[in-house]
Amino acid sequence: MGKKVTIRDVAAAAGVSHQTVSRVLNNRPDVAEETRRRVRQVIEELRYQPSAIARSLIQQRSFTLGVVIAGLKYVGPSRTLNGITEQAEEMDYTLLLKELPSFDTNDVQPLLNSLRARQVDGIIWAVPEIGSNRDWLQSQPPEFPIPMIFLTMQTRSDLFIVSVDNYTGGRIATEHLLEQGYRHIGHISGPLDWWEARQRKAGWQDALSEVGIQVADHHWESGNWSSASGEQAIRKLLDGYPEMEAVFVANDQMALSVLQVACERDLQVPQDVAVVGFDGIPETAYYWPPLTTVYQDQQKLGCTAVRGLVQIIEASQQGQAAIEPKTISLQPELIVRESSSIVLKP
Amino acid sequence: MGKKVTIRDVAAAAGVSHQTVSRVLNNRPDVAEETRRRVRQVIEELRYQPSAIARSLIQQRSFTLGVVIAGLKYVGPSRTLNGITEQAEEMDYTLLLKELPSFDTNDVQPLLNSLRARQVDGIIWAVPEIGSNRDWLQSQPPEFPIPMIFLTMQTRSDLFIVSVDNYTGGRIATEHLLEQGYRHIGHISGPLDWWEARQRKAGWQDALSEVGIQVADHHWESGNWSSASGEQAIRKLLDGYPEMEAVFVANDQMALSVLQVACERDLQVPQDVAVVGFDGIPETAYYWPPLTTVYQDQQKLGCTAVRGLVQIIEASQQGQAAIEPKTISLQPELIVRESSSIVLKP
DNA sequence: AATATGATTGGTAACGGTAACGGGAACGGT
DNA sequence: ACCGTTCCCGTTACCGTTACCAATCATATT
Repeated sequence: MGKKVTIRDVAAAAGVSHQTVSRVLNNRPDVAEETRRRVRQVIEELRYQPSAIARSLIQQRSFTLGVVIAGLKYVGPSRTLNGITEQAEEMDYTLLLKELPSFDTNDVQPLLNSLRARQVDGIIWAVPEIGSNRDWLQSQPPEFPIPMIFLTMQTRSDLFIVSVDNYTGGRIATEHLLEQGYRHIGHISGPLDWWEARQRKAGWQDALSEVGIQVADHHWESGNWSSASGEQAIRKLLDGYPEMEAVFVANDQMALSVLQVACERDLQVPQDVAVVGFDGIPETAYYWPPLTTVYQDQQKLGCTAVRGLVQIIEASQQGQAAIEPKTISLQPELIVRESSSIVLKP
Repeated sequence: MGKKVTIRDVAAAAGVSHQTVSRVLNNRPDVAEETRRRVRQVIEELRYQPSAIARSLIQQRSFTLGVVIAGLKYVGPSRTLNGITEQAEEMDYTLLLKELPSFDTNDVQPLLNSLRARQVDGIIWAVPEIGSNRDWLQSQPPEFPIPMIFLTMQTRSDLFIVSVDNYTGGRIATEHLLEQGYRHIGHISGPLDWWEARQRKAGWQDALSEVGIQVADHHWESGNWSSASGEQAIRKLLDGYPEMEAVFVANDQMALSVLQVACERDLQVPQDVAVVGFDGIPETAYYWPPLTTVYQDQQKLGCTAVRGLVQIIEASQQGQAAIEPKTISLQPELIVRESSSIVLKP
């Protein structure tokens, strides 16, 4: 049988002690060149692969990051995960993946225990803040033993956080519509227990009130991010706010329904109603008409989180002064297409 | 400092040997009820968490599965991953995630080594078969030490495989169009170095030739799955095959462009040209007109892979006779909407 | 009373690596 | 001749758990 070959097998085959093999593995200087060569060759021949597990045990360090995420089946989270995997690979960390059964799970203790048991060096909490799904933080001991970094949540001075600036995203979308000359600008928000949805809505509201336009309750509706909910919302909005000339929709899926309902009611986009979405998924360029949208770089979000976390880990390993918690904010970007611009439209 | 608490700390605090604590942890029968109770209480008090790493080392078993995937930023792979995480969670396995830099990476040895080093109990190869990206299999020793299961590839008698039946998917799409009375049915394929793309195309071709329709080269174009490539393809197809009454498109993103170009050229869907997509992403219900599409359950794909793999692992652990490799095939499902059905269309 | 039986428990080795330390050989300087 | 350095390498301990075996004790059996 193909039994597992250990460091001692290599040592025996090379006629040295296992310690010398270990030194070769770790590129320590104090090995004779000749010996090093011989050991390397035996390693090749036996196809020896050192056990990361044994190494983790003795070093108290696993070079593994825990990733906690939710809603993988949606584009947003999976793009973030994509950014995380790329950056982790580059920094030679392995990822341990956990997906929560739903976005608002608050019972995370078993999951945290499991990550602790596996000795992860740090944790990326890639679940957006929704309702009370951050409450579990309060029941943690003040000195939580594992470095953590959080994605997409309200700034707090005691945590490391990486977020996209959704408030500014909502502002630039709305300001763009104002610049196009629209004054009656409605909004379809995401579910308002989502922090992101509240931020985007606040951006819309502030941009309007800043130019003296007062927002009323019938100027907006909330959806649940799905195309189906977007359809409901735009119908209500068109009926309840007939003067509406433009609408800022909190994500692209819902914006798609807006385009469809407009088409169904024979409303021209953007002549009768202009539309701006949010997220910037690639397909928006092929909606009809092509959709103006606020692009957020979710890969970069993940990538930034890994870099930040590794920095914290390395600092604490080298016994440096602990890094102070801070929030990193990524700026979204407006992509102007025909759905909001009469100029572009033939 | 909050030093780590080990099994010996618990033993000392409970006044027993560490061995007894171990027995309690593993629910062994031979511990007095009174002792068991006391140990459990101390575990609670000290918030003791056994080290999965030490456990893996001694047991030669990590309860961890390696997942190798590519293209996480696309919907397909991430839905599969979603299925994998759910099922793994349910079966109490942890996941170690690796993403390949591209779909056709063939240099996978470092990655395999890394998984071997971390002692994963099994590997799910969730990268679809493309070009020669399975060639690395040949350079593996005939008795690869870790159980593996592959997703989305050509059946082979020596491997465990789970796939969606893309060939049948292509057939049912085409047969549906034939039933609607169309005879001139074009096809926009995916890139033909993808196994899935070839299968879908073969299904289209066979369904047609079976009813005596000969397929010519100008009846199809290939894209690269993106909306952009779909636009190119449909333009060429409309120009080169003007009698075309219907088109089977190999994925929904490309089908979206078909709808858009049709709209641009004032072609009614489905009256002038009927469209059927593939994948069944939720947004297709909100395309205009709503898109008929072949739904494939990619979550189930992942879920099935985990179940299969765990079965193989458990069998080999218990020294049972090794399970024979086989291919599991999942059937796709046609969702009929207005883009292909005059009956549904008002 | 002596012995077998079963229920509990503890001691020691082992898993596969790295850390800490020490020792021998070769070399140079005094 | 003696000592200190440097280079190279081996011995031993240790990381935190489970496996294996032996020991203890109470109870049942002959």
